[in-house]
Amino acid sequence: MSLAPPEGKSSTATELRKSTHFSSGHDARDPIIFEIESEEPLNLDITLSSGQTFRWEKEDSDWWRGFIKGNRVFIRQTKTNNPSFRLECKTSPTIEKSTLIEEYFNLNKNYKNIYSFFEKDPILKAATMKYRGLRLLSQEPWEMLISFILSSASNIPRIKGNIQRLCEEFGEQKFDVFGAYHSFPTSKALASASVNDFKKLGFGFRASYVWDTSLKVAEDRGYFSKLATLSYSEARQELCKLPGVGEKVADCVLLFGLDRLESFPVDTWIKKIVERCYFSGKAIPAKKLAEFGREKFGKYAGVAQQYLFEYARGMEIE
DNA sequence: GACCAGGTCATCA
DNA sequence: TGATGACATGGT
Repeated sequence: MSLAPPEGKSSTATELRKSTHFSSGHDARDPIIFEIESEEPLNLDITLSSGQTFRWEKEDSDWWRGFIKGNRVFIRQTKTNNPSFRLECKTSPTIEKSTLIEEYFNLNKNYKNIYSFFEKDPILKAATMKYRGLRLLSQEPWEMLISFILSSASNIPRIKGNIQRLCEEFGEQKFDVFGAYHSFPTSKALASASVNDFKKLGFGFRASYVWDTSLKVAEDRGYFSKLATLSYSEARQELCKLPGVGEKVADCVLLFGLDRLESFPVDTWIKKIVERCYFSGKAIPAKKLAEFGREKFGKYAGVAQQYLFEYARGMEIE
């Protein structure tokens, strides 16, 4: 399978060859193997543990278990770039796997151009060297909205736990060849719950935000389709009308759920590293830092943010 | 048993 | 505008 590069995207013509076993008797439990020839790297481990997504878990056997567009997916990387990388994927047999994987991991986005743009900046250059292959994922905006409302003054292990309990309690139970699982709950399902239900899940002060926002989105059919037609700043303004959504959460929804790479979410990690590396340690209000990021990194601000986020966290751990 | 966490919101100067 | 504190509670 050869994918022609859409306009403005990869010029390296990402080749996506599938070696499938779709002959009669194929079982979804057998992996589909994607051999992808590309100069543009993917590092699955870094990408799936990077804090932009909260429902992937790595199993003992190197397989990641998670969800793409509501489908349970198992995926692992058995070969890193040089010159190609290989992904193995297991999911429901009815799914068009190559499209699913390609879109979710943005395999056609031109990271080569992005990396060469980052070369000019010493901090990003270092971050790129360390986390090469980290990619932004295309996720569901509704899931991003609730996930990042829950991220307020929290930490990643806790956010993951909150989301898992939310799915188990209010998500639809589904079955595939691997067994039962719960989908991410709809806005309608959450609007029918109560603030107290969410407090029982350990949401704390975020409980009312989740409920109020679910109610508003459930009442507004096509909320995200409408959002997608707006400009970045209009969409951001609209999102900020939702309870529990400020500029940071809005930027995360736009970046991770609506592919708006011009957004630059500023959290505690970004604040720390940007102040330290670009403002000599001087304290700067988050609003100004977001403007700075958008201006400095332009159409790649969101990618820059994700690399800086990882870089800042990595520095803390070392 | 502190301390802190991918913020938001209301209030005040 | 910009600074400050309350908001709840689990993870370390």
